Amino acid sequence: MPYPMPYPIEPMLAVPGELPLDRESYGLEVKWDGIRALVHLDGGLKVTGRHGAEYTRRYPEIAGFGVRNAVIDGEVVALDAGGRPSFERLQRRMHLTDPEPVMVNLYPITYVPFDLLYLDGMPLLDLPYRDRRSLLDELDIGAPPYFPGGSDLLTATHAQGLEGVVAKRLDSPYRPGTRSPWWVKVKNLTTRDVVIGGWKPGRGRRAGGIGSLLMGVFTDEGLTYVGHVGTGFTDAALDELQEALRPLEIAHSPFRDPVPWRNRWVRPDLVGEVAYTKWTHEQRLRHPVWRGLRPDKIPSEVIL
DNA sequence: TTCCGACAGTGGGGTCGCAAT
DNA sequence: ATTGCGACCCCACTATCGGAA
Repeated sequence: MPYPMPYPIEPMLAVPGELPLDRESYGLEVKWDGIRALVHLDGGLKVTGRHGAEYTRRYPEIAGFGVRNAVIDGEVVALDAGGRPSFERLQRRMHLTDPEPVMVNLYPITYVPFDLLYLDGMPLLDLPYRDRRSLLDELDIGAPPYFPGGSDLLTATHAQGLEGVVAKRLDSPYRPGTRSPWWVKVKNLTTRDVVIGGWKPGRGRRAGGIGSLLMGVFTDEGLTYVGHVGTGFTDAALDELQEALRPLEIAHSPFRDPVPWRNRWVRPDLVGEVAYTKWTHEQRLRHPVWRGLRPDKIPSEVIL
């Protein structure tokens, strides 16, 4: 007697963190830079996202895998010319509920399965991750390998320009909709110094103060805009920054290139450190996080 | 008592569509 | 025709609160 399969199921999420020390207890997977998606196969086929949104028509490349009855967890990715997942490329598809065939041809997506929640009507949620993975691998639907017992996968992903890894406890169940420390995402982060060239006013609880800081680096042409950073501050840090920037206010932009949004400008005298994941196509820092002022650094030495 | 998980609220980039200019 | 802005996707992070430990 098959169990009813709930629909939609919200995916289990990972907490950000470091590589676990007891590596034997974890399996490591590549962290795919795309859109989370669960595939429900129960006679028909439905694809759902993080919060239960329906993506079935949006990604017609996702077919039934020849599996009749299952719920599969995985990621929708768009590969670039080098075979790496490109979120920027995927963004050309993710607004289109009913993409024209020409768009599907131009920006094809790939589905990367990495977990199995139901099979033939049986819930696998309480099975250990390693057992769910075994069953998933037996389906032979193109799930990439995982690496139990630890490996140098993180180093390898860094070398290949991939986002990072997810470490999953081998004995852990699947808990839909929860962010569990059983899954730890470890990202390849880079830090660098940036010059503060201004700030964007905040809204809501940040109204009347700083919302984000304008980052620049010096090139041959002058101070070049590389993005805004608006997270990583404590309330106290924002207050201190406001005090530090007040005497530096100037009327015109110190950047050589146009900067989006309505900003306030400051003399580019302060250097700060930010962490980020990668450079975007537009030469901006992706996922920038403020780490703090670097009073020991000289602005003119902050270069590309 | 302390700690942890969930939630709300701030912010980012890029793409796209629509309204305002 | 151009510009600005919000929605949609991903995301990082802080502050807060209530219940678990």
